[in-house]
Amino acid sequence: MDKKKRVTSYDVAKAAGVSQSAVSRVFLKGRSVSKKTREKVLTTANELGYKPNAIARMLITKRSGMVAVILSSRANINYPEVLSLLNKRLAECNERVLLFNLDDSEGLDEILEQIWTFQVDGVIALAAHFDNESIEKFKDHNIPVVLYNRVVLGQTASSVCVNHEQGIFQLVTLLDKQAHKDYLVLAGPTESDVANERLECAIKALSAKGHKDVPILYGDYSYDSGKQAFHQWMKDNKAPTAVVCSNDPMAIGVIDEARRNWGLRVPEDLSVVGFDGVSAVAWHSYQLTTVKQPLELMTKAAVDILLEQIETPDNPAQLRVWSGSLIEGNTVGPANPKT
Amino acid sequence: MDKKKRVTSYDVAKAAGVSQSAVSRVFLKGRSVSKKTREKVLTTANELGYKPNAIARMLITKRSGMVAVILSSRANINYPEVLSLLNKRLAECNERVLLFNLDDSEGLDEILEQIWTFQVDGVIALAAHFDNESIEKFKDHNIPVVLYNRVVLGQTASSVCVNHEQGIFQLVTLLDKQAHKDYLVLAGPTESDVANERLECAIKALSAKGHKDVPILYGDYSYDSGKQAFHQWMKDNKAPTAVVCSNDPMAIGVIDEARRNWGLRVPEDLSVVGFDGVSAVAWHSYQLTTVKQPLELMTKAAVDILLEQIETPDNPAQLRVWSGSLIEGNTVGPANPKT
DNA sequence: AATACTTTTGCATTCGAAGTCATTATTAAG
DNA sequence: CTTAATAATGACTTCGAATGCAAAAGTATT
Repeated sequence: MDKKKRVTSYDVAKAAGVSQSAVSRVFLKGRSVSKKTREKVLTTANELGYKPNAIARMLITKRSGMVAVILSSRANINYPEVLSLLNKRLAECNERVLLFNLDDSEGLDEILEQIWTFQVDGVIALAAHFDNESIEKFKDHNIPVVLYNRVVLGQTASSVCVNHEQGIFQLVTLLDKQAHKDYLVLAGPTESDVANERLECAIKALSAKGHKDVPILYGDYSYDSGKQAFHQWMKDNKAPTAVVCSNDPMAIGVIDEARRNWGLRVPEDLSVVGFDGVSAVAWHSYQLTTVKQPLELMTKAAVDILLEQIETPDNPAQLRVWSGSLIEGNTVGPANPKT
Repeated sequence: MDKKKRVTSYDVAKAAGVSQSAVSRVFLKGRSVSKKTREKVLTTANELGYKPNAIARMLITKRSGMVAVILSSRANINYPEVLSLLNKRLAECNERVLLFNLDDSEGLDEILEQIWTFQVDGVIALAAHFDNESIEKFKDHNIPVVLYNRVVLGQTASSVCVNHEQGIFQLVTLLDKQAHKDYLVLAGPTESDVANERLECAIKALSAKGHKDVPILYGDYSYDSGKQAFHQWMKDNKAPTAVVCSNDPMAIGVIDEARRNWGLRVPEDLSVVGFDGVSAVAWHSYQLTTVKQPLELMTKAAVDILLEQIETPDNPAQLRVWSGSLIEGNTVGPANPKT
């Protein structure tokens, strides 16, 4: 009385006095079935509690109805929200999310193995730092990929991105208007492509405003690393008047460290900007000035592009870039160097 | 040259000069294959790029290797971390996470439909408020379920929980030691079973210390709702000296509101405690006193129990409860009523 | 009422691996 | 060297739904 009691299309067919094909067709849209048999099948299916077996369907149709979503948990605090939005959007299109965590425990190779065997229809990769080699593998296996917030150089895979350059430029411009001279850049982990890009953009933007040779600190995107990096700097150097951080938690770490341990007021003595616009930024004592990513648009686009690639694999890869929107919080003020 | 080029076990068999069964056995552990054929098969499989098709395997073995994880995004800020831990642990046991979001968009019924058709091996439900009826349905379909942080009355499904009663009792005891008299309880959404349980525990614990008829405010677990609830209260009433909140973000909302708009110092004028021990609590300006859930243990147990139920479905359901650990932050101080 | 045309239907096959069982190769024991 | 026991192998069937195709039923036209 265990698993074998599952009702199959044959059972329904027999009970309804029709063929298995008929049952199958009833549960598929756009197949020609007479109203009479449709009803007959539907009622007996209901009585028996029949539900089509998705596995069997996958095997014959070669569509699994599953999309692999690969994420590296630490990389970006937005990911829970992104994941939820992606899931919702995919569900609307009848695709399910099969989750993969690209962390220390499971290497990329293991994950790729799994992805091949599970015959997923497509892959959405959240800023996991794929080498181009891995992306090529997806091509070999005919599995469409959409990269989320990752810049491709070879442009073999589609991707959706926030415009880091534009966003960071806005932030730097804001700071520059306040006549800041002593900058500090707090970059993310060097293994992360996104982090590196943000760093470059910051340097470029500052440079464009005439601020060359701005010192660079490195963190790992976490709150603690922001605190620590700023602490290290302050031990041996004089305070900057503005810190450009590669994400929000680090920025908040800097603010806390500055306020608590170095007697710096934000924004009076020190201006700090972040990036991403995570929801915690709204928490009151911070009111961080940052750039918010349009997550809804980006996730929707990621799904749309992926489905398009699934339907018509020959379509060329595409890149869609969104501008982030500046959120003027309360962490930027006029330059006020402490001598 | 599209999908049909997938290499099957037959292709490998032919190329290696053995039978399909042989190939199959090579990729299964514990089957008797001679070393010679194993190597032969393995090398040709490698050459051809053969990967076993998980879908076909699922169909015949009736094990999908997938576990459905159902979560409601808003309910608890811990969930991203829980999800990541569950995924990691399940991956170690060769199970994949198929994700379901129980939100406004997709109703429970749709999700259940999906779960039946996908033939998942089991389900982990994160505090989604299931009625007992739904749990019965899982029983009917022979799909083991483990509930995460949800109390079952009928006890037909296994569950892992943090001990709300004990945790909240610790917090209340801490406050009571500081001679607080004017309490406020900030409860979570009334639809949430967990929220209701936490509320009850708070009432009970306060009552045990001799504080009856403590006023109750309601929020929706979000930061904003905490702010707002406290704001509403303060408009018409005198300030309490202690607020017991049902989760951390609301507690932080209360703190911000109290500090910013009502000139209350925390912890000097107002003591606030939360619940959950989310990582953001470490952020410096807060240092919230709270109770932390042992997520690693709980997620590990959830997976272990689920797998056990999958292997031996006749085992009885079990309940495992963990004590949370008190985190003494800096938001609890001696009672200091403002007259 | 006979013809042509469209819609329904069922049969048989397919997807790709795994399990059953009988057969053969290999090793161990006598 | 024979017999008994074990290990390895392949032919065939199975899982459950989808689909091409041909036959059957239904509809429209004259």
